[in-house]
Amino acid sequence: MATDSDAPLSRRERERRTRRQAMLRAAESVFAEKGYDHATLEEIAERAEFGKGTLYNYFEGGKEGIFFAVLDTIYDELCDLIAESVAEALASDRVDPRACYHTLVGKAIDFYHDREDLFVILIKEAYRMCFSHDASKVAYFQRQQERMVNALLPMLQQADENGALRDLPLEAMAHLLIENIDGLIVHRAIMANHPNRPTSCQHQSILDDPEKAATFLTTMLFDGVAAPPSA
Amino acid sequence: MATDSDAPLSRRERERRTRRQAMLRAAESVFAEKGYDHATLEEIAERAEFGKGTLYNYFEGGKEGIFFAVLDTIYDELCDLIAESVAEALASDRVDPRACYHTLVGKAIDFYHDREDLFVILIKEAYRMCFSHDASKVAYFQRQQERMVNALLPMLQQADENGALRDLPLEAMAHLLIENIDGLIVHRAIMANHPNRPTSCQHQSILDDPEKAATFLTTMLFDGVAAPPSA
DNA sequence: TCATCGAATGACTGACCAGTCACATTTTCC
DNA sequence: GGAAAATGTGACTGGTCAGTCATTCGATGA
Repeated sequence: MATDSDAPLSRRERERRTRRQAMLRAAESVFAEKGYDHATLEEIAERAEFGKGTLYNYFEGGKEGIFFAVLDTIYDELCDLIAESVAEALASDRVDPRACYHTLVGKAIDFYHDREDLFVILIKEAYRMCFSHDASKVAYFQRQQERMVNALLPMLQQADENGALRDLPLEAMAHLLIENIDGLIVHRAIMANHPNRPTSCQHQSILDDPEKAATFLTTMLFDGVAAPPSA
Repeated sequence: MATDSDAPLSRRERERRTRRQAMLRAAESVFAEKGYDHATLEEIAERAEFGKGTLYNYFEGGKEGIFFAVLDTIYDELCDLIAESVAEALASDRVDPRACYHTLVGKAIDFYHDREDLFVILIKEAYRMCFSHDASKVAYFQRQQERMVNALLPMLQQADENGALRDLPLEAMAHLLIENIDGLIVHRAIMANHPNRPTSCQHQSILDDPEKAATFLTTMLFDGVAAPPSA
């Protein structure tokens, strides 16, 4: 989505984009599997069924250029995901932040299942990048993070106006909410890959079932770990 | 702490340990700065003021062996941190989980200031490792994560018996609480390194001041994002 | 049919580095 | 003092890979 622009394109140009897409998909899978450092252009080229030199005709900036092109697509998709949930929520008369977040968590889990590669790249490389000594990389990461926060913010603002939220800075809340989605997915992924560890059944099932996982996280973050006063 | 065993050691052995410590400290700084892949044994050796070959006389398993030795010290320290806070909390008549967590967050922030290198290594490499295709690496990460959870668990169990906690699996709670400490510290670190971004003053100050940051996170996680019913 | 030109290619270069091992240096102990 | 053991060392080897560019390929149009 959003790859082809509106103007009618020449066959030449259409083919060029198709080939670029193929290279991006190949890069995604190699970066996810090997991580940035161990991914080789040779292998990306091979999976895309092109010669290594050809990659340089499609991406500026060599290996790093390809990597950031991949990151761009990831963040675009994540922002779309958030924006979608927020738009739905804002469409109703009275924003229900719990429901909105619950939906978002569900969508994020689905996204992970559909495009595991993309998520793995994010986890493997994003945190590393934000401690890089290269300021431009850090800035890139901050900018993307901010995009996600800004996508979620309108919903929180609306909910806040309705008095539905605790009086704490909304930006920090947004960060916390987004961060915990990542955390949940990482946790689920680890459990799924290695289900052999002894752990309580209750804990297991809560994280296995996407629906329950979303409910769990939503409850934890909106209502807190502490017992409700009535109990 | 806990490096020297109880038995009286020969001068030989004491000197050997001192040298090993020096190598570990050098490795810490290089791994933190460059990340695992770009760290070179040459540089570690240089900072420790030894020849590269000497490292092999002190660590089995070459580069990877040194790396895991560093990771071990990190997790040891983190577990000690948690265990300390938990022991304090359990010593009182009635466990106050909020206070305990607040203390723990404060300690974690202090730890980050004292030994930034160690934390950066953890952030840069741990998540990456838990998606490695090498099962033994994943298992290592899980084991260490579990150690931390188990260190926190007794406090939660006690609080739960006192009816202070919501009826949700304690293990999952423990994970969430620990994970969010990491998240907070990463967030603070990014803000500190790049304070130039436009952001609300309220948000900024909450994360700048360790005390406020700890209070913020504790409130969020224990009492939830949602407004209290009375408001 | 052939000339032209943009695109694809992969062998090659230069740089990097983990791990080894033959040799150098220091310590121990008689 | 000196032999023997322990320890330190860094040049070297073998392997990897990003990026380059001279060459090849194939599409287009005359």
